[in-house]
Amino acid sequence: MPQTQQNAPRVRTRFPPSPTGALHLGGARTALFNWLFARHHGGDFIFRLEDTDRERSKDEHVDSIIQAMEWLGLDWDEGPHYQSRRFDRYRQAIDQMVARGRAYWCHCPPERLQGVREKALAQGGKPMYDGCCRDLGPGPAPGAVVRFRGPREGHTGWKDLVKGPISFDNAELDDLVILRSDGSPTYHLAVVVDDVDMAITHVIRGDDHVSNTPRQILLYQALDSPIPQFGHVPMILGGDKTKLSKRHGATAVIAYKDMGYLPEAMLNALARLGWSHGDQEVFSRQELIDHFGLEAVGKGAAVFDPDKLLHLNAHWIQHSPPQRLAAALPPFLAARGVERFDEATLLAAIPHLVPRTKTLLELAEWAEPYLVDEVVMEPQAAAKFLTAAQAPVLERVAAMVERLGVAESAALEAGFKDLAGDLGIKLGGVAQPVRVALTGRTASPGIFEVMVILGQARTLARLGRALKMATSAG
RNA sequence: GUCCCCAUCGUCUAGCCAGGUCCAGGACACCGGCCUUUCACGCCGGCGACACGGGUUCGAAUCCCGUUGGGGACGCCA
Repeated sequence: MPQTQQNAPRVRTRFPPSPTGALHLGGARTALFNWLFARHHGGDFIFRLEDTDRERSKDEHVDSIIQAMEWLGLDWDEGPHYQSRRFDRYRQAIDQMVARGRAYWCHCPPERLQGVREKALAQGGKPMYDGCCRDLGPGPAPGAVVRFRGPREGHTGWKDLVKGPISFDNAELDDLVILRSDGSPTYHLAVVVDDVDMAITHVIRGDDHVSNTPRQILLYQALDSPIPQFGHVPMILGGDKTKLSKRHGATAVIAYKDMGYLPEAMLNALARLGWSHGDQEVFSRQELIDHFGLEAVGKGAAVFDPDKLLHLNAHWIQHSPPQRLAAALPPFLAARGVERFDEATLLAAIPHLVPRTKTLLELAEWAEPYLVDEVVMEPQAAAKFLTAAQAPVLERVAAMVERLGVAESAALEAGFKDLAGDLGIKLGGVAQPVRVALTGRTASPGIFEVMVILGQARTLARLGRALKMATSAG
């Protein structure tokens, strides 16, 4: 459903994380929105790594971010581009601005800057650079930086795609550093040059960037470059309404993969955080692409709700083909010590397990009894249901299975009811000991379903073993 | 402190732009019930919000102003 107008430039968005940590929920949502916007409009999604901070940028973070993007299925059309490889280009842009008087060298030592800020703050103003070197006109020197020469009057504004019109008084903006004393460009300069060179048409980012936007717009103008459209999406907050951080539990998206979440659930949850489409709650990847638009993004910050993610995960697990689930399960099974198992058995069991499962972790837990040779008896369950008093039940059920097999569920159920009647107990009185015998637990899918998946031989073997435990239990 | 942004159930939100059909709808969570061989799924029901104060108007969740509250930014981090 591309809606690109003939004369409008092709939509190009980008996701530019700085590799100083893992991809967290907020970053993932920003990536998602950019990706959705590009896909919806049939445009391009560019992936870029903002690693101009050589101290904090790490290769391992690059790898983990890419891993998270791939897990979510956010594929990019170009990149990853690395800012660290484009320093010459930035330097060229800076030199050009200096040559044209749009930027100037500044020799102010850090201590002086510090003092200027403190003084401004003390006087009730904003801590800004006072423009000391602005008209002094010193040239380059070791330890000097280059600052952008911003206008002191007028105002700079734009029509934000999610927030509406926003405007800043230029007097509120100080002359920001664009070249560090070590010769590297700063963030503001690098993003603008990159977005210009990469022909980005829409900058969709967290609203912690709104106050950066006027300065960047000024930079575009100084570079005589077209200004992209901006859309600032509200931030994601933790349960205590403060900026999401490690304190709020798992914030790295990739951690959710290991906790047994499906990427479609994560995508669904992230999209609904801030964006909506009427009352619809569940969206497939394609539906997200079809319906996504910045005009439907809310303006207020949102709190991430783990319960809702869990609910969505349960939904997507229930709506996944068994094969897909089986393919994702081995790591979770292995974590439980189940390395080798019969795949057909797993596939047969999954449909019965899925309604009581919210994560792949739980699915592996439910699946275990079907896949191991000898079930692990939960002590509490055995103590309650595998007693001498229940031995006759197990004995007679075994005889029944011997005679009828496991395929005749209706006949077995009738047999169970007769047995319960004979013994003067409820149906549960028969079913529970059998359940524990077959699965080692007090909770499982329907007991006749379990038997079918186990097959007659294994059902009988487990009944036999349980009978031994029961008779010797006293 | 200064500037910018925001404000509907505990949480995510619909409604707001084009005021009445909203004593505000959906979802998650929670509570109760039904179903039932266990645990779930499912179904039914319940609890629960327009931050406050002014104004405009016949009429405001919706428009305007103010207050309060919250968030963000103010780096040679991004």
